[in-house]
Amino acid sequence: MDESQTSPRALTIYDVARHAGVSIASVSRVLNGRNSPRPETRERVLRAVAELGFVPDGAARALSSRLKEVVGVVYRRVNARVDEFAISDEDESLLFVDVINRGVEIAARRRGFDMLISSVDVYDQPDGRIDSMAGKSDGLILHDPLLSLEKLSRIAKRTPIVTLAGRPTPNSVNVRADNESSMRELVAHLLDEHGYRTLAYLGAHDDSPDSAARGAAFLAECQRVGATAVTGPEWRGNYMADGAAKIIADHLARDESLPQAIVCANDQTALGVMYELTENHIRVPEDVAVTGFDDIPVARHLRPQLTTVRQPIQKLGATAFDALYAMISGGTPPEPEIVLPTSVVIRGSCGCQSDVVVPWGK
Amino acid sequence: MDESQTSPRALTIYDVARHAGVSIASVSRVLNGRNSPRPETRERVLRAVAELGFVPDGAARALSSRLKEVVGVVYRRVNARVDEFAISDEDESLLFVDVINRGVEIAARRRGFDMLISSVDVYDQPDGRIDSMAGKSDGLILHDPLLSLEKLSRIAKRTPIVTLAGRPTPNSVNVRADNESSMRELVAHLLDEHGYRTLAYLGAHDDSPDSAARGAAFLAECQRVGATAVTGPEWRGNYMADGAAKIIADHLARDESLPQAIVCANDQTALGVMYELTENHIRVPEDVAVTGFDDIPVARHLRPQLTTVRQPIQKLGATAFDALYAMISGGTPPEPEIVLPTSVVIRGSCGCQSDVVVPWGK
DNA sequence: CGCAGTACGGTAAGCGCTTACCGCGACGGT
DNA sequence: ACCGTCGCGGTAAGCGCTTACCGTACTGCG
Repeated sequence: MDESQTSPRALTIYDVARHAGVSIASVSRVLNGRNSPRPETRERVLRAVAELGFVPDGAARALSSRLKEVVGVVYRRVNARVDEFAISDEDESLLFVDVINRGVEIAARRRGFDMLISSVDVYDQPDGRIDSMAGKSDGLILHDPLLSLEKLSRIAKRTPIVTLAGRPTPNSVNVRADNESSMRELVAHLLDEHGYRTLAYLGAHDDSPDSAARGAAFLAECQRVGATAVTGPEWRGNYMADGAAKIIADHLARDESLPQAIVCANDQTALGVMYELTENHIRVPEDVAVTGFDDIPVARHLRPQLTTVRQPIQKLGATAFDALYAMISGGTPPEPEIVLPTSVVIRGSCGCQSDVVVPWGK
Repeated sequence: MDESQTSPRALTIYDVARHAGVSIASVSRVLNGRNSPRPETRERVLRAVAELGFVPDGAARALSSRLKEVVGVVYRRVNARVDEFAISDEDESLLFVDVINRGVEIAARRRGFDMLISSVDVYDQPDGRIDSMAGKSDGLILHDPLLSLEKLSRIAKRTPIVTLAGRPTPNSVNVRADNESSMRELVAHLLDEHGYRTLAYLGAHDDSPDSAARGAAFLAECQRVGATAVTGPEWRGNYMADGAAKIIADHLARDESLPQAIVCANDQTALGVMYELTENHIRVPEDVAVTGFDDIPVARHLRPQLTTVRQPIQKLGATAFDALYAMISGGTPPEPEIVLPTSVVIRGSCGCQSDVVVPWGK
């Protein structure tokens, strides 16, 4: 065996103590910056640590201090075909979730936390994963309605949990964006500025509170002016481009007439809709207007640029972490539900002539 | 205080043992599926676990079994302005790294590992982060040349490390895609099929082995036919769209003539180039041909669609994990460097008329 | 009917840290 | 010059698991 191979036996605090000629308590104190050891002692320990290249074991530290400094994040994944060479287009859906996660991570780092992340296949039972993650972290952030409310509630009794775009339970906090007001504003724009009178809402599965809330706001606004609001089970995508494209294709195949505007539950959905319409030589926005929700980066690179609702995506993640951290450190518990503001972004796909130049970079 | 609040005190294996009327050893044995306890005992333990909602503590388990079942992943992050509402366009760069990470995660899960992930700001010293991650995981996957070779080499002595697009060291393994052959093939296509004779290579920083290898292949191929190869310090992007756009803008500002084809170090770069050219009413590919590298999903949604080199992005991640796992579990050590095959993808941006319809979904 | 063999499951010893507790030497006040 | 005080730093007790080791109660065989 090669002597230069990795760790014959990992270093411990005892090795460092011996090397520095002090006790393990002193090493620990220096490493944790508490109880001010004398500068000279400090110095010797630091030197020993550097010479040996010692890194304290996180598991032991966590066990002893009852804090892992790890936040677990669980989200749904769409496809897992790692062995295939090609990447499905649906990987675009990485964006939304990943921007949130980035927000989590950045906020976590401020507190010295790292992020343990795990995706769950759509058809998998997430329970096992969630338990495993709970055991390895100080608290969990759950995207989407991954769990039924009872299960959530049960697990939340033992582990701090923050959900994203879910619902609060007695023991868990929910963080979401304000769906209602911006959706109403957006639909009002379609109704009042453009005068559309037949509109459809292309939502997602029913157990998505976000989609439901957006749909409700859409309906309410249509009713306000007596416009025809098309919706229902055949107008259910899955938040993804392919599902949306398929719905439009099916609709066209049935030879039904299209509404004047299609309001989508998110940008991915809008992407799929615009794609399929264009394929069928139906012009956006001249023939049919399309709007999204989220304002993912790609939204402004489409032609026409997508009119949508901007969510503070990264901030959603950061807020979720901050709430979780408050629960973990046992300070003042956060509100059961935190709602972040959104804003309507008018671009070209609703019929406005406002396609502007978007420079790369700032 | 509300009694239903989270864990008054976390459950331990002792609680479960008492509840089930067995010893902690039996609980542990059932939970780990070894040493076949009697079905009846097994049953009782399982019931107690379910009733209590017990989840074993990962830190204690890791400390005891000397295996955390966690893989650490460290990569560079571009911008961290979480407090700002807007998302920089550069967040598109999420894609490449995140697809790799997804590959890591999926491969990790097969072995019961979770993924601890941490980004490092471009201007931050990654050492501290890396040590911290090393302490919390069984091994590390490092994107990019995050560390100098000496540092890498030093750290790799104590922790299993796999780098991506870096270089192998005596103690660490490197995983990368085959830059040379596909780049040569791509440039040959530009040279031989399209007859271009002035081409530029828009690379990245010099410490990127990938960029260097691609540049070298580009040069070699140009020399083969005696074409003019433009390159040099003013043709250095940062793998990102904004840097690339700026370089083109500067070039144009100096009123210098453009080459017939711009070969980019990656797709992001090509994105920026195409954007800036279009802004200046320079047509792609009629006036200048552009090619990328990576084949990120968005590449085929540009107009014209991007001619590029496809890397098995997700598989790079999966391969990196598999190599790391081999190191961790001490089986046969993997090769010091693993090179995955790439392939040229001809689309419209090189001047070919091959823009095809790309349906959403499979 | 007695004893070796077997299998189940309990006891206890760590894993590598943090930290409460305490001993010891130096210092200053009287 | 003596003793109380204080600050530094060492000793040891866990943190919640896994698992080696061993006792016990059964089985089957002579």
